[in-house]
Amino acid sequence: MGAADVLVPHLSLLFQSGELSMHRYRSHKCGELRATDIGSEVRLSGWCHRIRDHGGVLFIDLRDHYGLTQMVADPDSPAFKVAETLRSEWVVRVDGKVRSRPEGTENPELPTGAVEVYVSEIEVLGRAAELPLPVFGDADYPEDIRLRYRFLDLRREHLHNNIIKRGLIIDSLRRRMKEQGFFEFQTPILTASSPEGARDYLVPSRLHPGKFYALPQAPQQFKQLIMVSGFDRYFQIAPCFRDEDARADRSPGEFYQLDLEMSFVTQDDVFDAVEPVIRGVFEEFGDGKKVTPKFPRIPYGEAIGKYGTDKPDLRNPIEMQDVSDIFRGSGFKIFARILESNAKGAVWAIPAPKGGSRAFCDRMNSWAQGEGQPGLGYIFFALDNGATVGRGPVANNLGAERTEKLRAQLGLADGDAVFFVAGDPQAFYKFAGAARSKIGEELDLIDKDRFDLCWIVDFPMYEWNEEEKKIDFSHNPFSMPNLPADEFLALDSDDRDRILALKAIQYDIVCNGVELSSGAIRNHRPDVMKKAFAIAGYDESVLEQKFGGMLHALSLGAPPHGGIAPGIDRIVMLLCGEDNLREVVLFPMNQRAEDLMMGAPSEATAKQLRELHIRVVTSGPG
RNA sequence: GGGGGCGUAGCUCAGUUGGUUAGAGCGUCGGCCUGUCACGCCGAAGGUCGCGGGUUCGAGUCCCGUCGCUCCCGCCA
Repeated sequence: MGAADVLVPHLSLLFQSGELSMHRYRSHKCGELRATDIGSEVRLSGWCHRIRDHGGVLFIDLRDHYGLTQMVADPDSPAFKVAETLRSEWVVRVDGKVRSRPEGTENPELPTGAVEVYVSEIEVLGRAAELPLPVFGDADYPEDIRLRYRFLDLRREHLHNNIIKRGLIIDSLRRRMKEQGFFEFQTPILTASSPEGARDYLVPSRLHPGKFYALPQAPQQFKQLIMVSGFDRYFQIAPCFRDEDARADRSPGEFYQLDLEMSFVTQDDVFDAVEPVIRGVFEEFGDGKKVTPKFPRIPYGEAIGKYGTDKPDLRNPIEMQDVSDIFRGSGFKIFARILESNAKGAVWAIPAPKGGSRAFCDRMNSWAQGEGQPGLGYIFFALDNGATVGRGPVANNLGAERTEKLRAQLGLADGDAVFFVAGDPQAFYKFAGAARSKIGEELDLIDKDRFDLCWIVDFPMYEWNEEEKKIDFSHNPFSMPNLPADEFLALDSDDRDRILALKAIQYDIVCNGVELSSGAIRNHRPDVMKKAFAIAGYDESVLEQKFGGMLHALSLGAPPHGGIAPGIDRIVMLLCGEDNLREVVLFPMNQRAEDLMMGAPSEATAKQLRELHIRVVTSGPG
């Protein structure tokens, strides 16, 4: 005990005197009080979460960010009169004494449920008018109201927790990145328009009439320049802006990526760096759901063939197979004719384990018709006199022998079914993938308690643009072709088959059918870059004009480098178990890219427009 | 830009074949209530049936248009 202690009265005496020492708003947080605090005088501030007025005794659940504490007032309390006037969501400061709840009235659901605060004084800090959206409870409300009153929605437990979780996930990503030697950078928000990819958001320049900045679609060129600048390992929680239409898993306008780039690396090095980070956050925040221990690598072509998509949900065990050989020349004329008449024609089988009933098969068939397809052929297998036989029109026409061969190839048994799609795979693979998903859902084959992650690799470098009859980049033009440089440089630009078969060193991470990120080993050689653009029909002047800065940088000593950019919003969405990004974004825009709360976008004043050398033209009819 | 779904009280929803004064629950407001925690009981207010037009003796209901929200296609690392 020091001498000073003698001069200081006991704390509880100080509190009782109602002055000095007590903080203006609170001595404790609302989630803090426990049985060990019984007897102490406390001050809490928060929102009136729920009020239960029994006439003679009044309960107020006081809420702040940290939790709930039950306040009690009765007619003996000087604060009783004020307490009776309180309404939901008023913000108050409450003084009182912590006491234990009477025997049998404890609330085990609440961390503070053993105690309550007997109110001695109430100060109203902020009144609330009638609420357009209740904070108490978890009833569904229309999205436009939720968005307009986002701050109320954010007070609710569900969204509040999602946003906290988002912050924790980002903390964890940052920590994991730094632990691996990545260094965080900030790149410009006002930058130059990048001619490929999505539509840009443009910002008019005041100083340069008729010129515009663009918001970055991603810091792609900057991160490559950071590598050229010799920094070796870059990362950033990067805002990205794209003026494209929204989807449930695609925010309009803006979103965040864990953007990263590394020098002197191969694809394996990138995978080795990124996989533990992604797996780590899924394990840390996945509520115990199983996470893929080692992400399988699935070539793009294999993914299309087995799953009908380059973002497969691997929780769905169904794998499709090409069964063209079984149908070629068979009695099932529709398919036989397709195979005969079209060199690219194929028949794919989609097994449906335990889907072997006519009712289910007919239901799938109607579903397919609803999807604009002629139908969905099927065979279902049943026991007949101890033998497993195929049923349905396809089986009847195909014949027992071929049906049995099919059954054996697909490993099906009685009680199972198989569906068929036929035609040019390029045209039907998306539908086949949709059917695979539908079958998986309908038959409840998808284990919801898993995060199944994988790498999709070997994306095609180019694709055929049927409309313009030319070769296009299939993804971004900065990827390195997966071919030794001298072989690539020697390619004949007219050798379409060889060029369309080229792979890029490009990869995606996919989780439960959601594309989480995509990346590549970059093309760091100007000569290869020029050739790559030439193949896509861009001559050197275009390249110079659009990517001149980048090209120069690559010509002045650029290290081989590569990276990837996992989408933060989507990771958080999966980890929060949400199927809509708006549930994990603090202040999201609606599907039409409007901020209903802030009123964005909005008109500019005449003065602003004049300064920006902009005239607004409203388009007339047509 | 295109297609689907939805739109009835602040919210969730019911509303029969087109037929009298459009209902319920929750919320709000008022009253009662001393142990609740989805408190309870009684009562009240609250409606341009999204909007506009049409058909009809009569429209929440049928038709056309339009607006809003949402999901999808197109688009999109």
